[in-house]
Amino acid sequence: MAEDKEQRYDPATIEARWQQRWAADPALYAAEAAKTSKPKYYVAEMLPYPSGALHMGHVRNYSIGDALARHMWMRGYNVLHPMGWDAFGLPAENAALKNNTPPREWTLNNVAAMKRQMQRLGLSYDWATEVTTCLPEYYRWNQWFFLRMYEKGLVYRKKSKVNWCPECATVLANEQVIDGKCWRHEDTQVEMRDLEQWFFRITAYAQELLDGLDKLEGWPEKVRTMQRNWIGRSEGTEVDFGVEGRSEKIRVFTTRVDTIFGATSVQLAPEYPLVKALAADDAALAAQVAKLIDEQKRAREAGDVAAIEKHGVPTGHFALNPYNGEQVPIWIANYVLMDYGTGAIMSVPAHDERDFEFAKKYAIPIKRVIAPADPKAEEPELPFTTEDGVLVNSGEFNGLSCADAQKKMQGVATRSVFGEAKVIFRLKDWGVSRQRYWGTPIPMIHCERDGLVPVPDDKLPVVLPAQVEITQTGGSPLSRDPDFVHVTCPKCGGPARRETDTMDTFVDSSWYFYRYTDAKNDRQPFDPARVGYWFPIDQYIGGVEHAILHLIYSRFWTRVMRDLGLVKNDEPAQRLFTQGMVIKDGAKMSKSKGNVVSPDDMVARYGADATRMYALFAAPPDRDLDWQEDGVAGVSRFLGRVWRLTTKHAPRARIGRGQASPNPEGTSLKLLRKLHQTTAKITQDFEGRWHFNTCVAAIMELVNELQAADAQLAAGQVPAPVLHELLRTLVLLLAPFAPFLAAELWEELGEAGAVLRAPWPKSDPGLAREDEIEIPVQINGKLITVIRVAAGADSKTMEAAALAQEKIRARIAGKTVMKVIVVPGKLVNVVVK
RNA sequence: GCGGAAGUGGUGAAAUGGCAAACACACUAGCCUUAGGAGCUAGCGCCGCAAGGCUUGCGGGUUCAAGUCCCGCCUUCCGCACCA
Repeated sequence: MAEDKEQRYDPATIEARWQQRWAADPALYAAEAAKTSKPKYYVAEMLPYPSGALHMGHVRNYSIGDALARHMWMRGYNVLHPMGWDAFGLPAENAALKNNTPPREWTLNNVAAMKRQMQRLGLSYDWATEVTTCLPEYYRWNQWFFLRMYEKGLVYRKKSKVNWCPECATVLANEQVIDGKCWRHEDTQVEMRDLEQWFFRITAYAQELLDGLDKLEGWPEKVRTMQRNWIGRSEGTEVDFGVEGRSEKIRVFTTRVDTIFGATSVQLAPEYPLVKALAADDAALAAQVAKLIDEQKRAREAGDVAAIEKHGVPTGHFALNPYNGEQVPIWIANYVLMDYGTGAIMSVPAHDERDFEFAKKYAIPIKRVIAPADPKAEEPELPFTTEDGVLVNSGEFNGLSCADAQKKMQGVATRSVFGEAKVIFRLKDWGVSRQRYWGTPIPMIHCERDGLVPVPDDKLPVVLPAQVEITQTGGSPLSRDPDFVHVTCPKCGGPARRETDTMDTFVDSSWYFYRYTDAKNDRQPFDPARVGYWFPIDQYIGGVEHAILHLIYSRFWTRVMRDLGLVKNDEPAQRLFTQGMVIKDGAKMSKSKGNVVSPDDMVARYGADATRMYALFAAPPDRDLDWQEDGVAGVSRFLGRVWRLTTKHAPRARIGRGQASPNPEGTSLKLLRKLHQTTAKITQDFEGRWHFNTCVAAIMELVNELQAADAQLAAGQVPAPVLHELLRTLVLLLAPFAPFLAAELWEELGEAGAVLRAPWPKSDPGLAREDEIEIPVQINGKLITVIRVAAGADSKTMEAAALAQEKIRARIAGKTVMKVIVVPGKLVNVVVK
């Protein structure tokens, strides 16, 4: 029985052994801080939230990153491949409520469990650089950055309407509101509340964040586009309309100032300040406005703002167009947003679809002011929205093209001081206050005498107290801890109160990858020299769900640190890769659907190598992957074949170790050729295409050929040095994908030291080249037959060989050969008529 | 509505404009047996007994040659969306 067991590939035993050996050798995966002639390579996967267990999405993400890290090590790079924990956040508080476990304990237990899973998977992280964001050694630097940003005016406090999730009992950033719902609670309507909040002035970098996208060629176009849309730059003009009989002005924003002679009304958002004033002595209007606001609120909560019908109410007042003095009615409309532009628009029904719809409904005049550029063209139906036209009915501007008119009219507005050219952004400042316990305390103090006073640097960190009662009732839990709240003012020494809100957890993940380079530094967030060496990240890998939140915040944070003189790079990561989702039976894995596959289960049944390799084999990394357990079993069987083949022939291969190979021929040549072709293919893929699924397939093909030659190998027909090269290289090629098995077989082949330190094999083009190739022969582009010719055969030889074919001769008999297309090395196509 | 990606066997998929379906999974038949979640051999796009014909969402086009390039549709997924 025991004897039989040894004949079989047994991942459980192999992987347990190597896991132990690797754990005892922490230097194996440690990068050198610098002072090495090796080029640096920084690869990072997005850090996980320590929920308690890895899911398949993690496994896939880390399998991709680990294959790359291992490959780069073998290519001779100094590789930084770190891992950490995005450890603050709401689930810890929920768990505390549910199980009465302190958030810290719950979180750190989860970290330990997930770390074990990662080690079981054989992921090559340098644990000496591990970062856990909920520990004061880390979050004190969040506070430090907050204070630096406060000094630079990049942090401010304002009362504002905020998105409030009743379920989280806290404020959400705009980015965390999806269709009016909370990003964590798909079924919970987000409410609007008025609160004093801390903001990061990300809008100060709006233009730069936008411009930077053009240079991020190593990022997926999809992510860049999403960020462009999110930043939402819009060029236009602001123009003041006068209000008849009143001193106020209505400033509108428009991208089409060239159509302003067609403005037949001005539309205000229901919350627009002037509306309140107008409604003050008009009870009927006040009631209608209240109704509009209520409706808008409900539509927003239903998440279907765009679908509600446009309507509004006339105020009975009139606005004055500054260009022509024309009087137009002032309306209040439900489709005008207070938080975009100025909260007021000019309505040009002839040249805007929404305004058209509105004007039709309320019989507001429609005045055409743009005509087609081509005077012979037919008058298009309204609304006519293109900018490719000329102005009509527009006084002195008649005849100008839209573009020229915009420029000229902006000039007029500026000179007459009733307007100006203006660029606006959809991007809003980042609200970071959270009324939560499990987050970074905001290092500010409210003093009755001195107002807002920052916590001095030498009083950092403001430590999160351990014993705080967590309830679901809302408000900041920290405010219920008197020891935390009551402090003396650093300025006047008088009694004061601490800020009790904590920071959004996206603060933690905005700069964590910098901390990896110097994770134990207790004097600064990191040593700029170390960051200077490692940054930017060469390859960042994670899910596309972070395309805007995390990836825009961390781009912002990088620029802030740059302006603080801490880093030299503008962008955090040179290249970004977003892997596809792991799905099962066509749907995203979720507990409610009951289609969750546990990584632990897979590892227990098939081993870590098979699980990881399947995650790479089943689909190209950027596409969604449908998890099929049979597929994992298949990969496991394949690894078994590799194990048997290698262990069987290892004794003879070891004899050939270090000996020069004779000139190969026959089976040797055939196998070596395949070996060098495979090496070339995989090397190439790592350099750019990243189709690891075909890399695994290529290794399978190689093993299939070796196995087909098993009898010849057993009979000693392949010289020992060749056999050695074949098996040794096979193991090297396998190492990034199946590290446990590779380590095992490496030793089996008598090699000392880690596979990871062995140089990546080089493909010899001379050996990889075939000497005879198959050439398809077509007639009029249709495949008829295949010929074999020498690899270097010239066109003439190929043409002659093709035309000599019986099948070809039979088919062209009686027809005229127009021409013969010959692509050397590729095909012959006979064109006949 | 705007933007992005994708549509190929029973399934996951492969294919610098040059033999469509590599590599696997599943399935079928057979062998072996220490009866294993094992191994080996063969078959496996569709129609057809065969010869042969057909086949990459649909319709056009470019080309000696198109899954691949161009134009127009359809479908699915993802992101954004009364953004003035």
